Amino acid sequence: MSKRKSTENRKAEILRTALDLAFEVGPDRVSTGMISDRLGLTQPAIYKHFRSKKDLWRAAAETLCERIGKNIAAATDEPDPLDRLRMLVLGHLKLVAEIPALPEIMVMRDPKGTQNATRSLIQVSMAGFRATIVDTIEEARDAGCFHAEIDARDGATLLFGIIQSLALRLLLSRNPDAISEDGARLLELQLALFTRQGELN
Amino acid sequence: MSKRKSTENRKAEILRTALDLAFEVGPDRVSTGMISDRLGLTQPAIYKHFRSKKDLWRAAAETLCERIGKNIAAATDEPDPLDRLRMLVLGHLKLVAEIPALPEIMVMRDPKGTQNATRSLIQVSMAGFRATIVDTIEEARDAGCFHAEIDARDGATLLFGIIQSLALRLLLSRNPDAISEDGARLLELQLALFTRQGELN
DNA sequence: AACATTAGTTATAGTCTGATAACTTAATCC
DNA sequence: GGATTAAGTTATCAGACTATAACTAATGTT
Repeated sequence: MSKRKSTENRKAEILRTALDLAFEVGPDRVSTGMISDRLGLTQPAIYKHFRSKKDLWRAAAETLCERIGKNIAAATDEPDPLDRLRMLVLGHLKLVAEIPALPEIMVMRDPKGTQNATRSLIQVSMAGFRATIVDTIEEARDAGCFHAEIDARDGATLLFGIIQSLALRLLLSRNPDAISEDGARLLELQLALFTRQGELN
Repeated sequence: MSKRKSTENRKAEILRTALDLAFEVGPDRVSTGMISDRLGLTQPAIYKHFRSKKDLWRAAAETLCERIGKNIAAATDEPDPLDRLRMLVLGHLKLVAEIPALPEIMVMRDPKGTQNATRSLIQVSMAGFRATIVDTIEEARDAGCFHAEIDARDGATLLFGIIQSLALRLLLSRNPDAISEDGARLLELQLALFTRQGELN
């Protein structure tokens, strides 16, 4: 049955399965046994690839951080601050649609009191994401695209709210498909509201 | 040491402790042993008041739903739709500040696949909360307070985003105090943006 | 083809958790 | 004031989970 696979493949397979299960049953309910079952392996087999469960989540967090970072990097080239905001927010929503467990992993708690590993790794990435949005809003405001009265950090919180709102709905609806479409519409609405004179279209 | 207490008191004490712990360690990490330890009791003592852990969470959900419902009811008397929105959103934020575990319990998963009990109870309440906001936005729009182009459901999603954003920040900062203050400022910003001609202040 | 490496297995230890049974003792009720 | 009720105790079980040890077999290297 289950053929042997090389380390690299298996590791990626295990991580992908862990992320899938994290969305299905919740990140802290994912057990090594559940992962192995889905892959047609026995539970201790997981420990041939990861020294501990904590290690597994740390590896998963690293790939997530990489994706978050790539999304930020992809937007830096865009000269128009408004389009840059679009790329940042929609890019992140696309990432959430692909890995819907991300929001939950972000607020996941570690077994032991000091939750250093998984959680804070992603939180650092997300803090960077947020900082980029703040900077971009400031730039847009200075360029005269936005109301001068809008505080950049409050504006960022509102844009973040779109993401959060859709992430919550995803948790309830279990359907990652609609998220990008609705996200685009909500983002355009909010950006239009940010714009001077409230000219909608 | 630990005196005997009457049923009603103990039950309330247990529920309060469960909610406190839910914020501290996460809702699904709360064990009956943790609750009993904090109350100076033994673990099986919990089962003199609740037949099962599921039962305990159902009772907790009921009190939460009651609070959510009371917040909605308190706003119904307010004639001005804008002030009603303020009461709804700020009232809910106040509730979150008092019971900071609420957002997490909302998306909590039940041990057994069919997560009917706790989760859906609160979700029904929150759906009602959202519906009230949608209706109020429609009323405000029809009264000419808001841009005519604003879709009521999208507007509700943006207002919900404020709540979600602050709830997320609460999970990271662990500080329920700032939530109401920042919430009020963000809400006023969003409401001003909704207003015709973008007249801020 | 011989050997080393390593993915995978079975077996098992150890912990934590939810839950029950049997017993004890404090509060309440007539 | 004696009987009943119920809050709380100790003891214990069964299940799930992480993790390790010892063994087996497939892969890869020379």
